[in-house]
Amino acid sequence: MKSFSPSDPFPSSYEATQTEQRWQQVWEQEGVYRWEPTANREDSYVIDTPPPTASGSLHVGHIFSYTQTDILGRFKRMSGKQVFYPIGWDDNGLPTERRVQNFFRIGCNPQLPFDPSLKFDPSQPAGDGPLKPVSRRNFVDACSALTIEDEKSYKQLFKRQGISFDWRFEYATIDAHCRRISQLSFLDLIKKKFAYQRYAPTMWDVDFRSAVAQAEIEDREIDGLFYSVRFDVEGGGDFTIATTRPELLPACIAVVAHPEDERYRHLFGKKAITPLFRAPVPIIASEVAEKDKGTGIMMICTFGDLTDVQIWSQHKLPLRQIIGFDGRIAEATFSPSGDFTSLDPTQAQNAYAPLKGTKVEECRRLVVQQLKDAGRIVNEPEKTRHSVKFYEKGTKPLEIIPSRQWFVKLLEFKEQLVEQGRKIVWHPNHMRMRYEHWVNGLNQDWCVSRQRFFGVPFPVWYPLQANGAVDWDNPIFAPAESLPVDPASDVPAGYTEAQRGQPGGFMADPDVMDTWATSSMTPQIQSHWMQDGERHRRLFPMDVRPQAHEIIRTWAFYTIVKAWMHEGQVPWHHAAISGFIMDSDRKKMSKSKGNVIVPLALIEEHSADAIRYWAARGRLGIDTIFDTSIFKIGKKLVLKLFNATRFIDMHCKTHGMRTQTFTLKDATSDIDVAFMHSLKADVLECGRQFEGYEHSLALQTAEHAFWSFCDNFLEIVKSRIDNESTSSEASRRSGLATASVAIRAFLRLFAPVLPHVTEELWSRCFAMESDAHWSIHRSKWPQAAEFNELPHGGDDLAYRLAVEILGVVRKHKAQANRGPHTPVSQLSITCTDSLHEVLKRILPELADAIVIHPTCIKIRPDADANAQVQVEVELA
RNA sequence: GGGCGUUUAGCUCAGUUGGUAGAGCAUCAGCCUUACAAGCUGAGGGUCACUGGUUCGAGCCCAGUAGCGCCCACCA
Repeated sequence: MKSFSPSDPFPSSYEATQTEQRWQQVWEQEGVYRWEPTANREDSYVIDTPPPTASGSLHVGHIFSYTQTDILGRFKRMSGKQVFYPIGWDDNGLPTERRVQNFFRIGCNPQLPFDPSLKFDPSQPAGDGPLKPVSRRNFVDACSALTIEDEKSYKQLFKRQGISFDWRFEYATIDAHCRRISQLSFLDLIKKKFAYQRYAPTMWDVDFRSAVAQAEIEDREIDGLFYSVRFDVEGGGDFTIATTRPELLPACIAVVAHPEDERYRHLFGKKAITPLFRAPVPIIASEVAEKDKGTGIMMICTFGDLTDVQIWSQHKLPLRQIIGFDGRIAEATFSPSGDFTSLDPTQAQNAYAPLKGTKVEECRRLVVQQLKDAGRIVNEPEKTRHSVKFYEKGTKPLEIIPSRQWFVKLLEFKEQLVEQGRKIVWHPNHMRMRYEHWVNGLNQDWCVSRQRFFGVPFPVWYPLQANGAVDWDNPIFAPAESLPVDPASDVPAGYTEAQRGQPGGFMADPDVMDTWATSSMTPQIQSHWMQDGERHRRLFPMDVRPQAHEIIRTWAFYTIVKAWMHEGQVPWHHAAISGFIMDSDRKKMSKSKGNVIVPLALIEEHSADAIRYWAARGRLGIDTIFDTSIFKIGKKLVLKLFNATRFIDMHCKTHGMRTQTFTLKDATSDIDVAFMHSLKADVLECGRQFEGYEHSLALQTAEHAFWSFCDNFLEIVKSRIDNESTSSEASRRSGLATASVAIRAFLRLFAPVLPHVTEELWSRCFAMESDAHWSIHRSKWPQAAEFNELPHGGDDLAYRLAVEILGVVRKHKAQANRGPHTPVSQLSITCTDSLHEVLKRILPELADAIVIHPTCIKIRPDADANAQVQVEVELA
């Protein structure tokens, strides 16, 4: 049922849970939130919704920020825009892989062929046992099976919160369409020479056994020990270096000191001899060394940090890679002249033998012991806390390991990317700083390949030469029309499946794309870029990207990169950056901190509208404290709206009218017209604030105006519309009309924030079943034009005076400790001459609210009055 | 170490271009008042973080300090 008829009784109380769920169903059945595909770009408002990661559950922070975007979308819809508001699920990536691995006890082996008979049931966890190896395609199937379950619960929660998505556009980042767009993007980057492949030292997580990008790296403070290790100098002499990573000693390729460091100047150009391994390494002067750090001279190894990479590449030093992809110490052979040079290969080999196969920590312990035994540790190790790079989802420090990876060029385009950021309006504005600082601080191109399985594969194969070697330099790219492809099961043109892995045949690119390579295409995924030019033109660039500030460096950044590289455009005109939710101790709420709150239970307890109210009070970019007392205020507001509307509706019906039949023309009395002028000002202010992405201020404006309407205007007008004996027909009609027109405006002002209660009340008072726009959410946002029937040149003066006088009387009664019903025996007003006429007209309207007989009101104009109005009250 | 933000009543927050400090919640007092007691009316409560400067005048502008939060930073 879309609306109620006047004969339907207005219930005496508001049942939030039931009402909310009923309207949620109606909205879906009636397609209230559908975008009209023929709408022109300028008539649409297009939202680039964040696809939440399908890995567990949503928390109250999601509800907070998604509700804020929903409020914005609802406002735009009521402002006459066709709102394009999609939702998708981000199911690519490591968190899903890990969960699937544990849940089904399977491990991916990309070498295996696809087994179509394997099925995965998300209600059947596999228990314990070793991981069963499966093909990539089977593994991806398992991931999909599990993420679908999360997506169902997310969907239920968003619907229950009243988020106005157009569910027809639901997608998942692993579905065929998203894979196609991601692969198209990659091919376009290749074509435009933005993407390249390179074998080079890369940040590497040894647990996940994958390369990671700069954007996914975070620094963590860890405890460490500084070891002072004595090196010899060729031809005599020695020096001491300080290191926290003695295990890299066999990988040492040089030592460096600052060119102006007097202590080491005499050593430059000579060779140092590493302890234990007796490798002669150059002593290099370089600005990268700081005199006052450690001993001022440090060792360069392949690879401890990016400085090592820099020196290694500048000075064309040999590669001594001792850490393998699995984080264990690899094979190495020391010889007088090979890559692992040693003056004493036998001693070196003996020192190295026990290290082989150990993990980094164990290796460190062993090397330290050997150094001690050799008398090479100079002092007791010194405790230190230092920051170390970690993959944000990892638990071990990152290593730098040379590997073959796909990259997207960033470093040479910093200027252009900053420029793109400046074409976007950021809310709040200072968030652009985050973006610019990130771009300016980039030190690596974007490594987009991951040695993982659940993700979008690169649409690439490599020819195998006659000797079986891979011809990396001549990749075979899949044609655009064939996408999406899985090179591990699909075959490139001109080859047969039998040639896979055979000399003279081909092999698939083994990697998948960084999850951001797909997420960065959310606008193009929805606009059907390169698939449907018409639709793309209607949606791209989008209007707004809502997102959190912590992922400006990833999601926002990469999306801007892609839009620029593909089309030279910004992806959206606005970026609306939400704040965090903090718990009462001002700690950010996050899963890892264990202080999250389950949203569905909150909705059941407080109602969706009450929680939406809380979200609406938070400003963009400002962190918000989780505070249930705010829910209660929201609940109160909902109830007040219900009661006020019921009151007005009741009186209209008593007089045989419907709220919807009134127009402003019916408001004739002075005080009503004056109130309408004040309402008009508030309505316009509220709209301006929404337009300016200030939903919390807009709510505040509406809320303040509404409570004042209830406490003052309705109190003043009450007896007039109530009491047939003391009011004229015209006066009663004016009062009813004003109240009806006002509540009709208020319901719409609150509709974006409180969609359920406003729809319920709208349907009872104002909706027309026959109207295609029967829903309040398709009604027109109150505009200045609605008030055109107000007398021109009028203002809200009479209303302000009435409220002021009423306030004085109320205060007088309260201070006399008398009840509000206490009659007033005399009211004496002294006012300036100019106010005399207007007061004479409005004061009789106030008589009932003041509880006074109209004849006991005395008004005295005083040309010399120093205040506009002076009020004296005498109680009976 | 660098950057961004923030600090206003017990709590959560407004405070436009500089002009006598605001709201809600909480507290206290008074009201069963025909829409609402999940309500209404009123009261008390602030050295606007601190220091200095500009100005006739600063919560607001400038400089500095401190607390809190977030982002970033080549790990010797």
